Amino acid sequence: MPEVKSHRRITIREVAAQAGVSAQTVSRVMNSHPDVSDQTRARVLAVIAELGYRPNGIARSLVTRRSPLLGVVASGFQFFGPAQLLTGIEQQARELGWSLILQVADSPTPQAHEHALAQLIAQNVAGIIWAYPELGERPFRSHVQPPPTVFLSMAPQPEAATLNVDNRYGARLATEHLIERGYRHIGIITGPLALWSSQQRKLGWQDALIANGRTPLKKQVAEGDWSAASGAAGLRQLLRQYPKLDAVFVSNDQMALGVLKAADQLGRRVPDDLGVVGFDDIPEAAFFKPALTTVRHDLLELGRLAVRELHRVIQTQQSDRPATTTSLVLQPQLIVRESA
Amino acid sequence: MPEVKSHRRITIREVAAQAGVSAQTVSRVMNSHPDVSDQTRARVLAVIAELGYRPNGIARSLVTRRSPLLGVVASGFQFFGPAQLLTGIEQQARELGWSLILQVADSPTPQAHEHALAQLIAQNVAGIIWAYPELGERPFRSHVQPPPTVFLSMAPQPEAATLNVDNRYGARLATEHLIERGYRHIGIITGPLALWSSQQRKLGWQDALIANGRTPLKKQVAEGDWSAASGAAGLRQLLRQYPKLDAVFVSNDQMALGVLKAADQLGRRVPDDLGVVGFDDIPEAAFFKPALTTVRHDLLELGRLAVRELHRVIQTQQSDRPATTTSLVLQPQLIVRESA
DNA sequence: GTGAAAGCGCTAACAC
DNA sequence: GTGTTAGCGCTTTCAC
Repeated sequence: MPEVKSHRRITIREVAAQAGVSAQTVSRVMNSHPDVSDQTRARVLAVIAELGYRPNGIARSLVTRRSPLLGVVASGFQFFGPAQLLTGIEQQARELGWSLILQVADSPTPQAHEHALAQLIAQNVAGIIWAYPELGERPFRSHVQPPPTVFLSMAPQPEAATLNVDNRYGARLATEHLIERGYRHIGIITGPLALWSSQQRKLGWQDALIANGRTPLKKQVAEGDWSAASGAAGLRQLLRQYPKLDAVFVSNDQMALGVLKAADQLGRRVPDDLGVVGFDDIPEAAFFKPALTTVRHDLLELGRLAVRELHRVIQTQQSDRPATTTSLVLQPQLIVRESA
Repeated sequence: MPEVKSHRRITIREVAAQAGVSAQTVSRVMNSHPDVSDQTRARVLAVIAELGYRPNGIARSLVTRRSPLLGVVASGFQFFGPAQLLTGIEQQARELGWSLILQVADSPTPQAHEHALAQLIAQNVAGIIWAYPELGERPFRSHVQPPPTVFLSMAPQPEAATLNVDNRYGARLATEHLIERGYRHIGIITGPLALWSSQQRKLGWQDALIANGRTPLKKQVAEGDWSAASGAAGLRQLLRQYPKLDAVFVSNDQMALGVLKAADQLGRRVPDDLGVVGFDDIPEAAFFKPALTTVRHDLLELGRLAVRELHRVIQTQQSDRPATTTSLVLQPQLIVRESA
């Protein structure tokens, strides 16, 4: 017979028995409660170490009705933005002592959102960061009160904190830069227009044109899906629709790479024949040929901010003080390189 | 630990009272137990919907000693590989009904690993996917038996499933391609050599050289950190150390982008003066100038496989059958484009 | 088919 | 300072 490892987990009572104290005292030691004599504490700690006791967080959560878990609902970690956001969220969460439970909603259906939310509620998460950037209704049914929630990269939600990068302003910066450089016929390749951020970037492009006495036309617009392939396709489409085109604002850097490639294949020199400005400032952007002029935003910091804000909301709620909702917008910055 | 009060929620007893049945009957309905009359079931379901009852997963976990949570320990989601892996893991987990609790260990210290593990154990995770690719000892102290674990992208672990892409074979493919194309002096830019996968890719490069009667020399090697910047720096270093260099195997595509850029700046034409082969086949690789020849591996599938394997281990353990450890290696594939 | 009792591992509240 | 009691919300066991 092979050796059977029946490692039942050590419970607080076993520790208590071994140390000759009550379970309550062990609990006090675990929770750094002051009312324990140094002597007792030392003995209990010794037994804990000896037995390898690990408190059962589930049992603790059940009785305290608290949980060290934050829910994150997001999608598209293959892309730079969401990955960066998640990284920032995780960093700040860890620093504040929270763990993350991750729900990816890769279809935009209400059912998928309901499902994600239900999973999080079932796990008693203390709060939620909702970073599913699809447009549309607030994703929650309100007949059950959800945990405190912060929304990220979404249209501002009523009565809830919504943190964002100022996409509209960033796009305007990019487009104005093209105008300043003397380009006359400026198109745009957007992200999926179902996304709030894509729409905002498109609006920023429009703002810049209008502010400079130009009329944005439909033929100056192509919709992409964030991929380099769609950027290349977008440029071809634009050139077909609008042969005078001499510059593009491209809504992310991956698509801009596709534009650079397509321009090359079509014999258009960048920046001489075609100005290109991207968005994101991915680490690779400086290594494109030519190096990409683009808009930098600090998504890592945005993720960190979201956690801090959620932390604040949770604590406010705990102390029964009135809730205040902060909505915040981060300013992006133009990074001038060689592509315009 | 920051923790927070949940909201008052409907309990199973309230549903039971309202439906005029016992709590157990409600429990049976929730768990699709057969021994409930259709009539009772219907009435209970109606009350559940009416009250918006959500079962408390924490309480359920406490009594069943099971949890719908899988732990994932990883790092570096800004990079293509880890992000892709996470995406695959999440997809398959969701399809099998698991949720994910995420622990990022961004420092390679034993303390960080202990901490991550402790968090997961405290939450009673059913299993763990350990995808922290640093070399070194098995990260667990064994004095407490950890949950079932599958290791990803790591050196094979004794008595545990370890899933991997065959990095060594992939690198060999890449290097042999360079040899076939007639390049004579082939260097390598590695990833961080503290990582198992980086070392394997280096070994593959050596294999190819040796199999073709050449001796890999130290001056043919530069170590990068996966970033495009380090790729560019790596090429410069290589050219300094080894001026005859006429080709490089670059251990990931981002660094290859840096190499392409640096080659351009140094006036070396790719592929004529310098052959370049990358690794990963990121979606952007086809849009580099020139389009990058590289090695494709299916990290999405690797992540999915890891979850299925973990699922299997968990079920085996539950049914008290003997544990078998499958270790698996996925074969990568050469994608020939224009850079060699 | 359904219900009553017991208890998962922990901590809040109160006793001493 | 420390112990005792009760119970978080659910499922398991075993009645009936």
